[in-house]
Amino acid sequence: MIIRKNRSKNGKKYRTPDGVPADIVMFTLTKRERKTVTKTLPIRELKVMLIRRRSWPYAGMWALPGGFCRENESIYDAAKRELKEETGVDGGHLEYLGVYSAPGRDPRGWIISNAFYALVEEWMLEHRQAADDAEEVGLFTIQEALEKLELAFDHRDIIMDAYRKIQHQMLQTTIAKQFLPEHFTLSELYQVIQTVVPEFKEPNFIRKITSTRSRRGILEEARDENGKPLSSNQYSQRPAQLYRFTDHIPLLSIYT
Amino acid sequence: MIIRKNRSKNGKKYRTPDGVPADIVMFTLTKRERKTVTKTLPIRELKVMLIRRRSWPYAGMWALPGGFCRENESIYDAAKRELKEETGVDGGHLEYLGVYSAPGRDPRGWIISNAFYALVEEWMLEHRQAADDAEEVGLFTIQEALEKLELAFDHRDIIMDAYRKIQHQMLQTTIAKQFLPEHFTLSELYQVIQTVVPEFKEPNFIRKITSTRSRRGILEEARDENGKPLSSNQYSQRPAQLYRFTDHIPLLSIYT
DNA sequence: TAAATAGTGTCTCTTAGACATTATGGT
DNA sequence: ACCATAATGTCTAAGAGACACTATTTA
Repeated sequence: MIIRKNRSKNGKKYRTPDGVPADIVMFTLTKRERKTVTKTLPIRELKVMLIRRRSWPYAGMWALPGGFCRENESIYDAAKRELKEETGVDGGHLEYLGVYSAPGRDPRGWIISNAFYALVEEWMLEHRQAADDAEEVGLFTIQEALEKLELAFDHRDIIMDAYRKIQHQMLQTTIAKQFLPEHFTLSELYQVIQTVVPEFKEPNFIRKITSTRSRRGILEEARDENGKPLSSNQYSQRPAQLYRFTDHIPLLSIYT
Repeated sequence: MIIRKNRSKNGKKYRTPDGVPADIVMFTLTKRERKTVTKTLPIRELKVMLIRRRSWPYAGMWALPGGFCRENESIYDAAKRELKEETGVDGGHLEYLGVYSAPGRDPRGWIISNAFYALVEEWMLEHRQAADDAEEVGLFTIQEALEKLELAFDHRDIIMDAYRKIQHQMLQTTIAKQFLPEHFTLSELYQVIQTVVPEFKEPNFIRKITSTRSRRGILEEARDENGKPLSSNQYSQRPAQLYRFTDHIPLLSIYT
């Protein structure tokens, strides 16, 4: 390991970091049809994408996709680039998570990782076999990733933090839209929320979302060009009204 | 500027960063007594602490306190250390804000800054003249800092982001406690919230905070050892009940 | 007693929450 | 006709929001 030093204003020499990578916790919601006699919602599962490391350190273990930031790009750009290079995903929702800098977290040296999380739709992963040359990639449920796999570096911590953050965001923002088509039924929305936050229970969900003043504005009914309400019976016998997110996100306060 | 290079797994050489500092947006709430004939709440103002740079780059301009992370500490530790070294503050609330990595943001080289924000009480700043040797420090309102001062680096962006985040947190978490004594009146709490988030208006604040089920639990009445309610007439003629924060923070959702 | 802030009464309209009921279309 | 899911009806208790009113202390 080469130790590089930098000179500070008071003349002391300090080592500089050996690299600042961006690591990406890439979530997707898989959709699997249920074999039932009648139409029904598909089974959805939250999955995280991991890559099996081929070289030292942690060779053979699963790790987050990522790579070093270059001098002429921001860390966000690096994350976007690595997401594309390593998983073939170009697009989707990419957001900053946090910095991971505990001394000794990377045996290669002093490496300060910036973590991101990405939310992508399942179809964006279709070409991942082509995109990654010889990298073994896998989709795992959060439970598998956290409990069954041995993960490289501090990536277990990062995944836990990302999972907590996405749960939080699912309830407080409209990121659910990242996992839904432009138009969706309220049952679909409810299922997406519950898939990410299993504790979420709201018996009167449909009514509350459609008929209370404080929630008016986060969704609107989907309509065709003539203003006629759009509905779908893809997942049910009786057609369900389709909705879309507006760009309004209500502000919440614990005091009001 | 010395360009340092690192060798990646495929043999290419990459430059490594010249430093990863922690910069701190230090907020405090100043309290100034009003000269009135009767007792009244003091005037509170949200202030941010800045340091005047003495050397290149941006010599003479105001900047956030901060400094380079060392190899045997985490970035959080670096922030804590710099907060103490540069402002004399040891304690208070220190939380991560984000990473600032736009190419060219620092003329000294490739420098990726991690920003924190700190909330400290006014008395913690009393010894700052002693703590900083010859550094000129100043406390400014957000408006002064953002509109009147020329700030070094991208520190204006950082302060704006920190301000937005503290406003958000003030409404969604109980960080108000960082600006209040252990026991406080509801008027004080209301004033603190409004000082940080001027848009916050809640005519029935006292009633809502004390008598609605969903808010029960974030505050509790302060009582002495005999269980008798504590009150204070420090800021008013009629004594006001004192409250304290519990450690409960309610979870909010835009859907419920 | 006047002033100032703390805190409660009261009224109306909306919402929460729980269940029951009706609606729609496919098998 | 039956089933599954969509959507509405209904009822009670709680909360929002506005405003008036009472309470407690000091000058």
